[in-house]
Amino acid sequence: MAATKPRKPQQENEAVEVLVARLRSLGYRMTSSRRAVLEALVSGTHRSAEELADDVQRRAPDVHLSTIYRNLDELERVGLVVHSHLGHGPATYQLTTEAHGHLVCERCGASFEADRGMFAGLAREATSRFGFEIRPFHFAVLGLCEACRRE
Amino acid sequence: MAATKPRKPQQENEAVEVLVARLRSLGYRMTSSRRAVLEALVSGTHRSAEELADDVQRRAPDVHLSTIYRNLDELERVGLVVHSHLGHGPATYQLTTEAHGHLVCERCGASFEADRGMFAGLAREATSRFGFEIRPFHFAVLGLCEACRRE
DNA sequence: TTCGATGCAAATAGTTTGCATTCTA
DNA sequence: TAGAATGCAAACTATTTGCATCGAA
Repeated sequence: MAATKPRKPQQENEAVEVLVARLRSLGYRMTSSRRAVLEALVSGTHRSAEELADDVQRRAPDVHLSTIYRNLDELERVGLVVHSHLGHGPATYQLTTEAHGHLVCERCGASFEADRGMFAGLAREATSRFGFEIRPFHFAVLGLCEACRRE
Repeated sequence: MAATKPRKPQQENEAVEVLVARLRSLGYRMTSSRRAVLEALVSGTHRSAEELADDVQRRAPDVHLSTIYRNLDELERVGLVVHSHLGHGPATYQLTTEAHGHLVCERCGASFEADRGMFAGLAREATSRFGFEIRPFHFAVLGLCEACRRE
């Protein structure tokens, strides 16, 4: 029988340590709640505060949702985390290193990742017409996915 | 002295009557609240439910905010109205005939109108890569306006 | 031993819903 | 005069804040 996989792959542990070091260097204190939030963040993507709380509370049951929000705010303020709106529900949070655009089907909710290249034309137009620099990762671009278009 | 301008330009009255006729033909009843909502909608654009309520209540003081929301929902369901999210505040509502994309500065809130042409490249990419048809009017595209980029 | 971080409860913003009543068709 | 639409209050979702306490540095 194969050995069971470790709960936290080595890579994730390393990613957490990088974030911990970064926060320490900025003068933040490292509490067990904060560490749990970081661990939850590296273990997935596109997750709401509530989903992150579920994950965090598996590691540290007493961490309050408001603590999650406060930590996400601070992480966002120092540029380690960004949040996006993919639809009408709660915002989703991810590490800045994983930021990208989204195409979301307004009918079935299916989500597609859009890299910077897909926005090149819009970026050029926005700059030449308005001097505007787009950062197209915050709000999803809605539309209809292939399956829903056929119906 | 020149005569003062009429409160409701002829054009707006006509636009309201078109909407009224459309709703009647769909079997909806025409109440004074509903007519007031239509009048408010043709007299401006990009307005939140609360702003529309202020406008409506100038014409008909007892119309409740929930009635505004219910009417906007129905108008949206039959395709006469769309709403957009331009930032973290309330949604803004407009007649479908006035729908367009938005570029919104995430620093100062300045908003620029983006026509379908500006999204042509993204539309093409989305279709060819994912078979996805974008409808880029619902969420604004955030970024930095010319003035804020310089700071 | 200080003051940044937390837990908890309560407040907030925006929107939705239940229900008795009103008024259009 | 049936039932669509409304007014009002209350619920709801996502998020923020005040404050007393705790614990990392």
